[in-house]
Amino acid sequence: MLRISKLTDYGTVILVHLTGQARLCPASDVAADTGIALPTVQKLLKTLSKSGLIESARGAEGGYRLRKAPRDISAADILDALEGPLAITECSGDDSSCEHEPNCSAGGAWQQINTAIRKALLDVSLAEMHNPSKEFPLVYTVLGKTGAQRQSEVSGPMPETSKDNP
Amino acid sequence: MLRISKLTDYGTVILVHLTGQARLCPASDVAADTGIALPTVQKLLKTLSKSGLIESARGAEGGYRLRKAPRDISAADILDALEGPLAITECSGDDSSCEHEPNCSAGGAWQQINTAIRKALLDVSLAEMHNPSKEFPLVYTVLGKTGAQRQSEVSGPMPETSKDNP
DNA sequence: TGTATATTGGACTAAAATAGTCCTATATTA
DNA sequence: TAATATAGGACTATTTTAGTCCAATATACA
Repeated sequence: MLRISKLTDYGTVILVHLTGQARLCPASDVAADTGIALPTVQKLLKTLSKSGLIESARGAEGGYRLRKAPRDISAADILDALEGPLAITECSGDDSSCEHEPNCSAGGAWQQINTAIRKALLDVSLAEMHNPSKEFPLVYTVLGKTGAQRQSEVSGPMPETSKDNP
Repeated sequence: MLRISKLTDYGTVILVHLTGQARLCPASDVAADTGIALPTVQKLLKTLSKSGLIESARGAEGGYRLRKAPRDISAADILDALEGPLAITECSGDDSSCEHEPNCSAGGAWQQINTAIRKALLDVSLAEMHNPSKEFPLVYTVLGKTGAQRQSEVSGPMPETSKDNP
């Protein structure tokens, strides 16, 4: 199924949220603000930190923040971080290890598609995801909502948070 | 994980194989020729038949064949048939049922990506998959192989066939 | 220095999805 | 009528994904 994972979706929500923050954000705050369960938030933040998209600080006053400007982070970066290199089939990764590649009859076609997908992902930045109404009139009405309400309604049912979330 | 399923991959192999056949092909022949297990072949052929990409004939002398010319069948058609409508997130399907869509902050961006992916898929036809060397010089060397050998090496390890397949 | 806070690392479990298997009913031809 | 092949569908096994939890480590502050 050609679909990004739910965790990737959550990760995107988290990154979009961090876009609006200047200071270090503890996982507990991110969870409360996004409505995603704290353990899930922690898990994703760890992965994102490891991948270099965000930076972290341990201890009191610690937390996470974006390492680069939102417009310098593409959807491709996000997917690479959370799902690994894009490869819609075994045959279409950049570093394809498909042992049948030299003789593949369909692999070249999937490779072309893979390349197009990657380009599409590179063309969309976190900044655009954060401010979609600039680029995508179909969600223009989102401007009438408050920030917190927007995030809590982003991507289908959210996992239970560790805090009350009305 | 942004990846087509293994069954879709097999399904593609099967369609590519049917491209080279003029007559009705029984599932048993398709299985023998592609090296895919008969039950799996039967399962996929049923689905493909149901979706309208191929037509079937029951009974003695029965089998399956393409319903349209290979160049009129796109990768998008194949995916639609085997995986359902393309929707990389809940928010990006053509008939999105995401209840949060009116307030989605990232959905517009995913929608753009979804559209680009769909276009890439529409741009590649079964005919091109069948004759990749025309379009993709990187697999030019495939011409030195026999047809049967090519197919058996297409997409990673094949499931065991119900027949001997050296 | 001790404590509170927050990340890091990693293991484990539950749920969901995917792939594979098998059986019966139905249709068609010889 | 028998042989052949699809159609329908259920079930099982395996893999993947999402969720849960615990202990170790790092940092700031009193």
